[in-house]
Amino acid sequence: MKEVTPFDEAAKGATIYSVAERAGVSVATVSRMVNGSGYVGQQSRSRIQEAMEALQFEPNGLARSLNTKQSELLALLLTDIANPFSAQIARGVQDAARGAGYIPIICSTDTPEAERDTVRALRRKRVDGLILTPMQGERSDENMALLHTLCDKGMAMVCIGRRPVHPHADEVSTDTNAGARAAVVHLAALGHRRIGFIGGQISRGVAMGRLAGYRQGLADAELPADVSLVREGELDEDSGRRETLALLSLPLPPTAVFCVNDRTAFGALAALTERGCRVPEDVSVVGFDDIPLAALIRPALTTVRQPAHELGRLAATFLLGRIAHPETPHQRSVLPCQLVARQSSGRAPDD
Amino acid sequence: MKEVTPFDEAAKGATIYSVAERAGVSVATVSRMVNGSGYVGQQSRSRIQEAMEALQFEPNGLARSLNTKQSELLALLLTDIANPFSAQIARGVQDAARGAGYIPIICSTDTPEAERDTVRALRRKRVDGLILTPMQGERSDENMALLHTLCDKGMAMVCIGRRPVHPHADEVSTDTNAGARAAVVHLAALGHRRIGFIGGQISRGVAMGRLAGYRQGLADAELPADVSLVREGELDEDSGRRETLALLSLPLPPTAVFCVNDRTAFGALAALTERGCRVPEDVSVVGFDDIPLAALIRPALTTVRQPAHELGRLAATFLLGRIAHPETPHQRSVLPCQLVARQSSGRAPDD
DNA sequence: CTGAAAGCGCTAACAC
DNA sequence: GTGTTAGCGCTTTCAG
Repeated sequence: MKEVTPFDEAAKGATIYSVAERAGVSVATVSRMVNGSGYVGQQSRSRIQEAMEALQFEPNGLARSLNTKQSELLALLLTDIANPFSAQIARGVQDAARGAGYIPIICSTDTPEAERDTVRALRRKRVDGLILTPMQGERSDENMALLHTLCDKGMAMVCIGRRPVHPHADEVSTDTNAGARAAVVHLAALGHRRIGFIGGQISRGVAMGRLAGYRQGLADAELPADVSLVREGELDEDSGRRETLALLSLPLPPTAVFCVNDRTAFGALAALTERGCRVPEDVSVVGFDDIPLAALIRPALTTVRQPAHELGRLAATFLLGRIAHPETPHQRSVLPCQLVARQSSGRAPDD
Repeated sequence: MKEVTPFDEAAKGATIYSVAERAGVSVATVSRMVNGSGYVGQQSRSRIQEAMEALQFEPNGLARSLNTKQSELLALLLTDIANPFSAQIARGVQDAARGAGYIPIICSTDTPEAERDTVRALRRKRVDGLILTPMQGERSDENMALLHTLCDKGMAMVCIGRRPVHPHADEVSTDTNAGARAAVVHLAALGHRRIGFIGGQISRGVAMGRLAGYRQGLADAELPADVSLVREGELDEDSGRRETLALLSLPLPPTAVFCVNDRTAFGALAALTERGCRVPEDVSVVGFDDIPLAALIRPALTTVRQPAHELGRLAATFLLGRIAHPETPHQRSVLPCQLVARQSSGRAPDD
């Protein structure tokens, strides 16, 4: 009733047994051939080859992983796939992973609960490693502990642009501090003296480094740091628009705004247009990230480029390295950012 | 030398055996408890609970899947994660999948070779189902055959916005035809008589339905179909910019352009600004998709909204249904699109 | 170079 | 309710 009929075999996928039988060799030999481990004689070789093709054999990775304790799966935890910056990172990770025969699972985990569940699920799937991305916003302590424990248990991990959760976890980031500083110096060089900052939640995550850079830039240019010019917000377009409007209604509004990321800068541009301000004649805007659209919007956005693709690629490389050699000492790399001056920044209006 | 020391056990993860031993029951009982299958007495129940927590037991999904022949993995094949529209679909898929305990693997496969390799790898991982997305551009016949074969072998599959590869594969799409038609009718109602179309590769994929809708819209409005107003291109900003410039240099340029997607429309907007054309006073622009940025760019983009999130959600729902009941007859659903009139479309200039 | 046999960690009958 | 016994499909000693 439940025998494996030839039909079923063809339909549901051949096993290593069926291949071995057809080729007239033992499963061990087939296994050796598939994995390229050990020697296989020429005769067996070609007969197995033939059998595999005839049966359209595709080895069962589940069974394989059960033995080898390597799933050849690695996970990338994103807070938001919809963010083009994250998407670039994902591509980088994927490119590096694919080269090594690994396949990345991309998860976007907006809430701490989703993150917790996802991490659990990934652990059950025995993924070989985890890449954690920035902009994680508010992570619950519980999750930090969970990740820490995982690391303790030997799970390979690398953090992109955020403090590592564990001494064993690797780290890759960009020098956003220097990038932000360069942006402010650029604006100052154009004659701006009142430069606003629109950030994400400043106390944590991404915004912090950029705010620090902003302050340093101000100091470099010997400009006073006016706290009323610093606005806290989210990381999206809406927030950029809102905070810009707030800045604009100041008694002495800034002539330039530096935004925590490009999406925020787009919002700023929208707000400025609404209020009838010309960019860059009346107000200059500088973003951060250099997402693809930044170059295409009019006016084209001056921004600080982060090598997102490279960030992802490097993270995956670190991770694969650590998977192969778990005892690798802590790895860390910080990539430079680069100011890309386009149309949205110009000379300060002389008032 | 290689014994499992208590340390290792704690470190590398407990097995169902260690839990059973600690709780003083058989593995079968633990298994029953973990899976909620069969009855487990109150006493055993609490002792197992205790043991699981003490050992931080996380069942090995690999072993589980090997038995059940269900990996609880499903894959989403995207051509480009960087496309916000795809990202939305991904979120929809993820939301639906997560609810059912499935975890989606998102792969962006730009080239046919990458697609082939990815599909192979996914098959080895024994994913339970595949979701194929639109904009697949030129897929090699070889890959079509591969997918077809997979379907034959019983792999669950659903296609989003593209012709299914197999009678067994489900289908979910949006009524882009009607959407495009509505866009053109909208423009005609504003008095436009020369309406351009900027498409992707028209002979295949996405562009086709929209072009057809465009033509129908023209017919509805009793406007002539001028072939010189139809431009073929890619699906990105650059292409939109290029083709718009081409349209603008026509002896009798259009007063409105309908773009195959929002990214193209952004390019069109950029081109128009470069040439000193005001939008919508001189030229109106309508996009397609309604990606988040469309509302925020200035002028805000008039566009046709596709329910991307819902598309993904529904696709995942279909897929999960088919996984649960492989013999389900072919499912198919087409979701409506909706015209969202914003600032980029306005009355035709009276010349 | 090749085969036999013992698992990997879990589930699924089938007894008790 | 609970234990026993086979496997799932592959890898991996260990003998030839």
